[in-house]
Amino acid sequence: MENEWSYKERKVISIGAVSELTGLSERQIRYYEERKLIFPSRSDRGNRKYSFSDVERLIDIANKREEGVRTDEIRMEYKKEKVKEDRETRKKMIQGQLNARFMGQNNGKRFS
Amino acid sequence: MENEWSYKERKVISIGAVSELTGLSERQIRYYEERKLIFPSRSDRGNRKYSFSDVERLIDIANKREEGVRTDEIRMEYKKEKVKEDRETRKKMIQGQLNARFMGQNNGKRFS
DNA sequence: CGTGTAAGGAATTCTGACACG
DNA sequence: CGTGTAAGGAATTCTGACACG
Repeated sequence: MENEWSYKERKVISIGAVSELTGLSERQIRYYEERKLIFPSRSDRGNRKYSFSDVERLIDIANKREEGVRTDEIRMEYKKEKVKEDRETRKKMIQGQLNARFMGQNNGKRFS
Repeated sequence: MENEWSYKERKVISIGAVSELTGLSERQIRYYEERKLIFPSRSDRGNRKYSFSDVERLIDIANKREEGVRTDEIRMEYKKEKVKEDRETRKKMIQGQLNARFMGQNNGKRFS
């Protein structure tokens, strides 16, 4: 499970390959980065590196652009999604801590 | 599930990135291809493209080489593994067909 | 705003070969 | 056998800019 995740998030794809995968021009891909829609990492020499996750986002961006959505609107949408995700992540982390505490009690491992 | 598969098998990583990922020199990576241990695909222009799966195999190769195993021995090992896998795949396919036939009967959808 | 293009340079990749062993 | 290296060329990628709209 951890493993599948790394394949999807690992930034190893060059812009040329991303261009083929998405059908977008390199110019477009770089521009979406300039507009803060996508965040590739850089290799030692400075070449952009993308993940499969980035590729999927670019395809999503392409679809929205076709519908006439502006880049700043797309950015807003992603921002909202991120806020929502973060809220859920926090929720789960708190649940995790509570669970850990109860399990501790069941095991009679409380300190005080 | 299909999806996770494609991330792992999709050949999109350039030799430079593979070199960083595996710690092997490009020379070594190309040589292992020459010895039929690894099978990258090629981009339009002829650049080698590797999958995460290929990267894992290269790491495995590197480990074996460190143990002093020769490339032709490594090739043999992979060949044996492949034969075994193919046998199991065939087995599963036959099972699948049988299951499909029985389900057909249960649905009363036989022709003759 | 979003995208194309020409520009010049730097890094990438490719192949075939020589080297050592 | 396995790997390093120098060689020369072709394709890749990068940035900043001008263009159109």
